[in-house]
Amino acid sequence: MTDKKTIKVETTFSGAGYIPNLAIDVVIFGFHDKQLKVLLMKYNRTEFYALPGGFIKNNENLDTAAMRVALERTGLTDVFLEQFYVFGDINRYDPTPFAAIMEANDTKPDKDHFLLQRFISIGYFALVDFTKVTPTPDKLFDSCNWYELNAMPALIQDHTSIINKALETLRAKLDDKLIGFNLLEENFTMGELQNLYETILDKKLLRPAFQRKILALGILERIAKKYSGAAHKAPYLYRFVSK
Amino acid sequence: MTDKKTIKVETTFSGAGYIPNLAIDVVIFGFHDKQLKVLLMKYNRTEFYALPGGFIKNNENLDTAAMRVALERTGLTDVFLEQFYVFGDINRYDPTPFAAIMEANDTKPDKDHFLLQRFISIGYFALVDFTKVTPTPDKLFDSCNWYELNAMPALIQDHTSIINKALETLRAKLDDKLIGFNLLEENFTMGELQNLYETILDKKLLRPAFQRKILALGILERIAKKYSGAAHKAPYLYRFVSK
DNA sequence: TCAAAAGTGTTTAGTCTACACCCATGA
DNA sequence: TCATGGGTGTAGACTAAACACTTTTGA
Repeated sequence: MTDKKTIKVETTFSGAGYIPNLAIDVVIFGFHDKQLKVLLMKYNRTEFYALPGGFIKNNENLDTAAMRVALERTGLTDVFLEQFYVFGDINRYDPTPFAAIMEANDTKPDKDHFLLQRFISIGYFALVDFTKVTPTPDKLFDSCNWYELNAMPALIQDHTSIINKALETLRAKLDDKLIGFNLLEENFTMGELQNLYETILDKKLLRPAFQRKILALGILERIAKKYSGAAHKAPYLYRFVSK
Repeated sequence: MTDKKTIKVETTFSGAGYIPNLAIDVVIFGFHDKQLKVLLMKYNRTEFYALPGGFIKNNENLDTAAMRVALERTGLTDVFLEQFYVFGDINRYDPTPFAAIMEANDTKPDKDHFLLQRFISIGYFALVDFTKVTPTPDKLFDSCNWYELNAMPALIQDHTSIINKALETLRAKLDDKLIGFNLLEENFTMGELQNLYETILDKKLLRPAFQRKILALGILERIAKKYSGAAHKAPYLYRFVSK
């Protein structure tokens, strides 16, 4: 993961080979303990928290760059990824955190350094199976960890509003597109799926209605019963099957 | 409109003062004669047709840049504008049209000229009142005209698929957001609105159902009757009122 | 046999579809 | 008074909400 070739932000990073003024930020959502979580990075020797992000190589597709960022932080290939908005106000980009980060890592950047310019950022969100993720920092980061949405540290720049916009998009697309399954393990119970929906939409749903609505979509396959050892009827396990 | 300060693409254009590798393309939709139309430009002394587009000034908000492009081509301020997708594949950008355009205008660009680099393009769509628009070319263009969606010339690069994606987004948002009104004049009849919906969605709708659905939204104000001189009941004029 | 959670049935209310009907208008 | 298009009424079909009931599980 910390292979030198894949490190995208180094304090000695000059920006050569990358498109200037353009960044990618990826909101990586996971679901665990009935909570929706996002992956956040903390820069070395600072209190700056940020979304996983990166830049676009001169010869790289946009989606490939986003996938690369997701891979670097989660260890997962083949992640569900979707572009959702571009953040391009002039005043969104404040160079002072980056200047401070570089100084904390003993680098003195020029005033016109690649990283201190204005950046326009393309927002992607990723939906991943929490249990399969290995949160992975690299040289520039003290940590890479999951945070509950309502227990996040302050983030640099407009990253908090990027997360909010991502969540808004996720909510809107949850119903017409069938993307929720990407947040669960391969096999799951109807209760787990309902939990996920309730968490994302932040409201209670009626169990019978939910069960019928989801099954009526005809995209779930009933696998087997899941005996948890608890003293109640064992729920069925389902698996997503696309046609 | 052809004030030198606002010309964004000139054959002598060096790119100075603009963000490199990043463009904006605006799909400007109008509605006329029961047809949905888009505004297209034709480059001087070539057969290259393209979407209205432009670049982002170093100190300009993304939305402002899109609004500027729309203003330059339509003469309208305060246009309904929405960002819908970023087109960022490496192979989407083919420099040969731009090289040919510059040569047709007696300019010989370097191989590493601003305009011949890879571009990532941020797609916006605009909904305008057809009757208020003055299609406006500038020095670089022979023409700026409305085209019906199914009678468009071949477009450079991936502009055709940008239009398709814009149309897709427009269809999807027509129902939940109430953006269709932007394509009509201030006062309109229910029949005109239904025509618009039928054209965009490309299917017939039932008149009674449509009337009730729209009125149930509670966002229309009934103004007066519109006497057209035809031998039938005069329809009401409505006006959009936001709460 | 009991509590808890899963799954299914059923009644009701609400919404949508399709068609019918009535209204206003100018020839 | 007739044809035309606009507006509303309404029966039936379909769908969703709310609640009840049954089933399965381990203690």
